[in-house]
Amino acid sequence: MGEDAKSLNFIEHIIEEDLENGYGKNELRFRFPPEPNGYLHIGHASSICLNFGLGLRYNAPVNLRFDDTNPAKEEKEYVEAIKKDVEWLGFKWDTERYASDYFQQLYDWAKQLIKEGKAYVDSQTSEEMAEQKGTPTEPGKESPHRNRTVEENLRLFEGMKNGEFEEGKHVLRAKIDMTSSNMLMRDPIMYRVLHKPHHRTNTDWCIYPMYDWTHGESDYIEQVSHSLCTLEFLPHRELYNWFLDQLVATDKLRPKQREFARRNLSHTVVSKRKLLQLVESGVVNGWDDPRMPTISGLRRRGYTPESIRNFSETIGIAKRENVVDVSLLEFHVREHLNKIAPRVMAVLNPLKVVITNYDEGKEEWLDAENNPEDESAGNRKVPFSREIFIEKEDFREEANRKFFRLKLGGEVRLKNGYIIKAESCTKDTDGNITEVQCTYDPKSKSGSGTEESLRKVKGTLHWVSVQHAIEAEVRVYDRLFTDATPDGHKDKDFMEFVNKDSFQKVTGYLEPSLKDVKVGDRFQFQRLGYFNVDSDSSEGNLVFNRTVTLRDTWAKLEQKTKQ
RNA sequence: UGACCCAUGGUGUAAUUGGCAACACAGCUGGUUUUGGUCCAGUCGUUCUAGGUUCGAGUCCUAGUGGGUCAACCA
Repeated sequence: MGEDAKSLNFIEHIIEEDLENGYGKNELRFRFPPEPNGYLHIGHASSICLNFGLGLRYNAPVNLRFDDTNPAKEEKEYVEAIKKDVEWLGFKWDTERYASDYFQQLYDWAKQLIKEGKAYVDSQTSEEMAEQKGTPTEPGKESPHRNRTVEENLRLFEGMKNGEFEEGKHVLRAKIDMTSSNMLMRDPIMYRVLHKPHHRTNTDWCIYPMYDWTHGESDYIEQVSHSLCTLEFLPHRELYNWFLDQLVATDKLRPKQREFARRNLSHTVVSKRKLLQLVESGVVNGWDDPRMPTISGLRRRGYTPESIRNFSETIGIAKRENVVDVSLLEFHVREHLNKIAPRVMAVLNPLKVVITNYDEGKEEWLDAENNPEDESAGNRKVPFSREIFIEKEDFREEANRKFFRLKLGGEVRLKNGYIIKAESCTKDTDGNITEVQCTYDPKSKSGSGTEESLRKVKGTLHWVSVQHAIEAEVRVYDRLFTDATPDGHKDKDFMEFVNKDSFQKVTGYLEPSLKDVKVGDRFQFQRLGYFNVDSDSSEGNLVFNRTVTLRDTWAKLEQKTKQ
């Protein structure tokens, strides 16, 4: 297919090079390593698509590995949510792993390092150690405990493991180089004492390994060939390699860490901490609020896995700072939904139209195409009657020729129905238009083939029969932030840019074919946008979310003339 | 006053590894259309700067400029 014609990203170049230099194709293996301390977001989606995409491309296994070395922050609830998200995106992992599966092996290796004089127990406070650590421009100083005997180190480390010491009393450190220009090489901590139950190992352990000691070794145990992470781990690579140097057997594959830039999305924030802040401050209603850039939020909003995968593919992967415009994400969801979403008619801001020359009590069921992009989608019937709703914005008493919609004395096509002409309108005491009286041309019925039905009128409106309409709650969402880079301002907090109009609840009037929709069903409300059925929906109480609007060149035109 | 990473249209990514700067989005102009949607066509660049190597540099070298990362018992 066109797959091979596609240009390679820098990670793929590295892999191709490794393949040329002796890696066997069956040696390739990847992993996606989330920490189960929060929900996955669109940035993770890029990493998921990268790792699992590589697996697909090279027919290599990809493990799902939970990086669960900190029991203070990690929970089972997150494990389940993460698995659901990865599956929903459409990927299958080879095996489900946990860093905690390797606690014993890691512990044994740590003892080995102690015996080889490459690790020691330090018994200072974290403040003391921080002081000795130096700064990026000054070297650090060695700990007074650095040269404890192997026996003492072993004894203390075992004591740590057996719960003989309280938290903070001792740590195990790698003995590397306190003068290194890389702060991470200044005798990094490998283990700390933590008297906390772990979501998998419960109270088996009183010591927990740190990230740097765990990650590379887990890659090694799983024989991951390419361990891909974000740019901030670049300085960790030296340490990653140092730890591997102490253990790797020559007949086994040695994992390689490579770093890529995390993807940022405009008009939102992509950081667990900030997303948590949005949740806890009540700005949004939870991690799966349809305005959240979490996978669960996007799913609830009506995004499709395909659209997110295509988005990830399009933005690619590189090493420079970036802010991807959210309009690219919106493009991909429109592109996909345009192909698959059935068209229906719904009015969100109703204005009653009475067709004065249409018989009272009469109704007709008109033919309507379900999807002009997909002939196999078939047709349905929509009821027409004397009184219909149209959108308030679709009528003006008078307007210039650029306004293609209904105006007094003007004609417009009712989608799938007749051509109508506005004759008059009535207003309330405040001057608001409350009703429009129209006449219709009985010979102009859509699809009837008559000369009148073929007449070209500039505007076509969606509508819904008043007596047949069903009501639904419609949640109209917009971007969560008013600024393209809410967290990119040094002097301002990102919370200042929250869009107060990002959510609006309205009552919609829908054509009756929508009576039996199911949670998750996606539709195009014609001329308005794409909507899906929210999980809050229940029998007789429909709730829809607006996924995204249609492209709206009219709105742009209006915007321009206002300025 | 250190080490390391990065720099290509408004945005994101490419460029057969030194050989005509390409693709997508956004914007703008038109055309088609019973969705102001879709679709189609056109349009928008001194590859951060200055030197150098070379027949030829986005790509290699040197210097500079700008941005980022690094001092958690977090990952």
